Amino acid sequence: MTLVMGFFLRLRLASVPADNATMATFLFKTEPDDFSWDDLVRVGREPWNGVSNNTALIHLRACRPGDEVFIYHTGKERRIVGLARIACEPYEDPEKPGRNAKDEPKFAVVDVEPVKPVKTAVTLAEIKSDKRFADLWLVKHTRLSVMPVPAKMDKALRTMCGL
DNA sequence: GCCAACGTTGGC
DNA sequence: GCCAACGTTGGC
Repeated sequence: MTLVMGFFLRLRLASVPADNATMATFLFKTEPDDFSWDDLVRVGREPWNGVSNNTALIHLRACRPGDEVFIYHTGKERRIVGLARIACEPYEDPEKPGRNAKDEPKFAVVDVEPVKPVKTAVTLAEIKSDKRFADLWLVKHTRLSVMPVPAKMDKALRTMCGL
C-alpha cells in the first residue's frame, strides 16, 4: 500500500514543474582541459560522470530536475564560468554499475545542460576573501567536486556573476 | 576495527 | 612541480 502510494506521489511530483521555493542550487567543479563550460555549450547536454567521492555522490543524488548549477573551472582558472541546469533525476552510471550499502546505484550521474555563461567570472580568490562564503564547501573543503550552495550564497553569487 | 601506506585532488 | 588534505586500501 505504502509502495503504491509512494509510486503515485512520485508520479505526481514529477509532473509538477519545479518552483522557486523547492529549487536548490549546486556547484560542480570541472577541470577545463578535461571537460569545460565551452564543451558543455557545444554538446548541449552531458552526463556529469566521474564523481567517485562519497560526499560528492551524496550531493549529486540530491540534485533534482530544474535545480541550477554553478560551473567552476579548477586548475589554472579557478573561477565560476557559467550557470547550468539539472536536466533529469540522478541515475546509475551505465559505465560503472553496482550498488552501495543502501542499495542505491553506487556511481550516480545527472545530466546537465547549459543555461547561460556568467557576465563576470567570479574567482576562487574573491570567494575566499568574502566572509559571506566562509561556510561554502568550496572554501572549507578544497577537494569536494559537487556541493550544495545555500540560498543566501546563491543569491550573492548570482549578483557577483551578473546573472 | 585500527592504522600505515598509498593514491588523488586541486590550490599554490 | 610541490605538497596539504584528504579518501581508500589492505595487512593485521
